[in-house]
Amino acid sequence: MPELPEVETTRRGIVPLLTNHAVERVTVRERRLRRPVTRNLHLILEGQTLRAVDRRAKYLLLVFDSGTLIVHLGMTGVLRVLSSATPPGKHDHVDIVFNHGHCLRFRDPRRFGLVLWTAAPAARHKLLKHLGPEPWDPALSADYLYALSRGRKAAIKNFIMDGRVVVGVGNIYANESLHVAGIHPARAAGRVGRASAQLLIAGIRQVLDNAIAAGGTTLRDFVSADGQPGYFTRSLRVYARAGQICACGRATIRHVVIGQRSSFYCPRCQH
DNA sequence: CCGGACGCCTGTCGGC
DNA sequence: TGCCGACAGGCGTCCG
Repeated sequence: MPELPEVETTRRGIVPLLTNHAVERVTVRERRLRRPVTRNLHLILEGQTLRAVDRRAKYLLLVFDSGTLIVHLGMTGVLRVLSSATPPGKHDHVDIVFNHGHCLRFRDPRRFGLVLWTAAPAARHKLLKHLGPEPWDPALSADYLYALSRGRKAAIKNFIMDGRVVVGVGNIYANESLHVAGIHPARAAGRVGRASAQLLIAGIRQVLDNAIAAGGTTLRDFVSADGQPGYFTRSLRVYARAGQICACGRATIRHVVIGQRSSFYCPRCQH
């Protein structure tokens, strides 16, 4: 489900409600996620105060005094802040109840998500240490993207979805960014020039900024920490719009499969 | 090193 | 109405 804008929207919803509050109780109903939830999480978290909620790529980092709880939403994960009295549903796997009566609840029907404790700085965790730059990091420059993509035969869409290249760009926003930049998603990464690389970076930033401002995209089940859907869905230019007229008014949006993922583009706008 | 396929899970939807 | 396959926002791993 969630790409960077949905994770960031979730983060922003949690921060004002839970920061500087202490954990009173932790309930883990299902440990079998992509990797097993850290054992005895209640012994680690109970009594600790949440100091900050950070984000790296699509990982949420709940920073406590003695370490960090790393949360990944996978495809269907949702983190919500609810009253601790709200009864749990079928796929509500983890509850973290704070001493002011609020409960941070992790729901994830497909269980591709993660809830992992690390005592060391999260950036050094195995899952995070090889990640590429954030989309707004100045290190993500046209020169960087151009140099990294030379000789690469993979489709540019797959290339920008590779977290070692740049983080946070999933299937929806890869499609959208390529449309903004006028680049065909199946084009070999190595055949994208420097000027197009610059347009692509600008496109990624513009699309992600706008999606965050709209509270993310809701296709099926995304809701933010307060239960609101994202409103970027109506701003999508190509994603899930096969057969519709592109905003250019001169062509119909096409659907193809690239790297086993649904891909959408305008044959008139993207080359 | 690179690229492509696969698997992990459950829910939903469309076609027959 | 029911069944069955395809598909879904991620990503680590395996194989050639």
